[in-house]
Amino acid sequence: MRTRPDGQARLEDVARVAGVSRSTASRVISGSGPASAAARDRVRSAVQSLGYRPDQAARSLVSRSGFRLVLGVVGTSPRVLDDPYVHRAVAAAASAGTAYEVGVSLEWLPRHAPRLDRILDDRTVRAVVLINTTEAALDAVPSTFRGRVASIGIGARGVPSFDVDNGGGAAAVLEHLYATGRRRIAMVTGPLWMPCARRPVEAYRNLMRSAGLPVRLVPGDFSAATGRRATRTVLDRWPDTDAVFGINDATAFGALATLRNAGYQVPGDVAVAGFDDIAYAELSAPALTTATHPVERIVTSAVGAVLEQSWVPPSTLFPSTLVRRDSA
Amino acid sequence: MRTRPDGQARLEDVARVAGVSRSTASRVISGSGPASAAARDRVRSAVQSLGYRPDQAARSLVSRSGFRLVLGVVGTSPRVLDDPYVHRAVAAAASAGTAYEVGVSLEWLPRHAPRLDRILDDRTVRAVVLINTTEAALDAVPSTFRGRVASIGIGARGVPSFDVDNGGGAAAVLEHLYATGRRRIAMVTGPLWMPCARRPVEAYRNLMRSAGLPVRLVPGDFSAATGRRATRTVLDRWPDTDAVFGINDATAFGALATLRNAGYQVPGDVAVAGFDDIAYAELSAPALTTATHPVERIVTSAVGAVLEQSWVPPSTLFPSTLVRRDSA
DNA sequence: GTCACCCCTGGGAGCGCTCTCATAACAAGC
DNA sequence: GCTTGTTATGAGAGCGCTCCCAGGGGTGAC
Repeated sequence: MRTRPDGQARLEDVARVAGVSRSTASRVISGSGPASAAARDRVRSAVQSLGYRPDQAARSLVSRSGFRLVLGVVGTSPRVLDDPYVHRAVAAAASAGTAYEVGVSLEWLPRHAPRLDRILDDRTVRAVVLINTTEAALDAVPSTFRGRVASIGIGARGVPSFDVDNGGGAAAVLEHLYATGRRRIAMVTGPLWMPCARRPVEAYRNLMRSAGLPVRLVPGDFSAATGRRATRTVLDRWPDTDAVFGINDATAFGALATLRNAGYQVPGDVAVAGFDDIAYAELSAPALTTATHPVERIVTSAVGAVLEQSWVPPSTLFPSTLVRRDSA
Repeated sequence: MRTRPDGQARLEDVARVAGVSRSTASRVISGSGPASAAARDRVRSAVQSLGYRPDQAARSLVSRSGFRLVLGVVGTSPRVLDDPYVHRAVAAAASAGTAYEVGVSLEWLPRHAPRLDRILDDRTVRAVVLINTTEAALDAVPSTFRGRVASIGIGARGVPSFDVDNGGGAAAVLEHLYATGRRRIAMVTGPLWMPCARRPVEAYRNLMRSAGLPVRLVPGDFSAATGRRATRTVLDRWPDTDAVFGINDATAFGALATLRNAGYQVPGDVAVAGFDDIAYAELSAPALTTATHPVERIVTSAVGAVLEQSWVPPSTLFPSTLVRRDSA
């Protein structure tokens, strides 16, 4: 009888102590087949007394099922991982993952070559949740792996999507701006290639058109720095602007900083609103008017969908509501 | 000759195409033994043409070496993962990890039972980097695994530590407050059980003592919410306070909000300073005076140390410098 | 008693890889 | 020539687990 070289108990040790075969022990531990009550009890107490924990590598080698969840963040550079929205999502996914006993790994997927197959044909990964999903990333999902992928953002053919209703949220913010008398509303958007930037911009265009107001769009990249620069551009190009809507809160903070430096009163001269309702939104001066973004609920749903393998609707939108504070 | 059931090329396929044995192919691919130039070339081109990628599960099953890095965040609840400092660390670790071709997983380690053995005896994990390290967490590192663990925060017996010199940074901030005439300086600290809260508090005590100033300490938990509440306490207890030093920037933002709501001028009536120099620090009103915290460099060093297995000093402190803005 | 049915159990193959070891091939030293 | 050494190679074992399959033993119907 061989002893384990590293002191780790193996399945064989459990089986020996419990007085059953490896097969029976395996069945009890993974719950994958019949076992008598007596066998179950003895295996369970053997596991306890030996401190046995199955070797995940061996397990997924043979069962072809993974034990970790990869969070694939699509972006132009690994710097996307610095985004506060991604941060919230990562934290939420890590919490949700532990509930399912899977480890959560983080991976950057280059925007121009989102090599998803590379991740999915690794047997150690059970599922992938995409963030900042693009059409290219969805195309990169091999059809055989559709059931193991969920998307936070857009979805398509077999990849269920979970997202905030940012069109509705943007509309709520813009309607609030309109209702409080703003008529020359500028918007600082995100990069045009990102699908999550589209709905808010559409909402903006629609509302401006139907209200007969001028369209004042300046691109940014979700960062406070471009929020600052873009707001500078807005002021130079359309000095009579009376409201700036940032695609997210960071952008709005940048707008706040530029306006303050330029001597404008907020909200007296120019109103500012953001989107996401991050923790700092209520701490800025003035406190930021924004719309909610239930990132945690969205991520938890996506993780649950992809790990439980139950049917989920192809597309789920979570409502976003206006949070009225002082900046607008 | 058997064909691969899932279309994936295996080592055997590479060997067959290259006209060598599995052993030789393995040696070339993992670079773990001698091989003739001819054999090397043929194996490499076979890998190319088949799109072969080694199965990590099988690899670590036999070689007993892992392929992922776990970031262990010590805290009372999974909510620690929400901390912006942790976020920066996670992003940095994910970037550093990809450079070494290891996946980075995130795990919460309960403060009262940091079961590190559970993570370390999983052969799929190559190394662990601890964050918010406590003495209990260091004690939980089995001595056989010392070389596979690095700590961001405190270190001990064989676990190298990497941290910001937050004592020095705090001193720099406090000296600046003193130099600009502040004499009744309150400090909002972090939870006392967290080692990373200790050095700044010590620095505060030392400076107050040597300058003959009163000690005004109120505990917080690194969040803006407690920063607000603690500052309220400071104002109630010591109404003549003329400076508030927050243990981190979030705390300082909370202080800023409370002071603003209470009608104080910053920095006119009360100066405010933080620590970390996060992205929002320069966006607040007034822009926050703080000290730098090179999280990315620290994390990259820790990851490098633990993956390269080269000798590293038992303890490395990264300097923190004052960033003078408008709040103090 | 015989048959057909369960439910349970253990033997054994094999997942894809690395690694040890024996052998082969060839050069250099005496 | 033989020994010694060095380098390249392949055969084969086996990492720890799951899963297929054959067999054992009980139960109930006839």
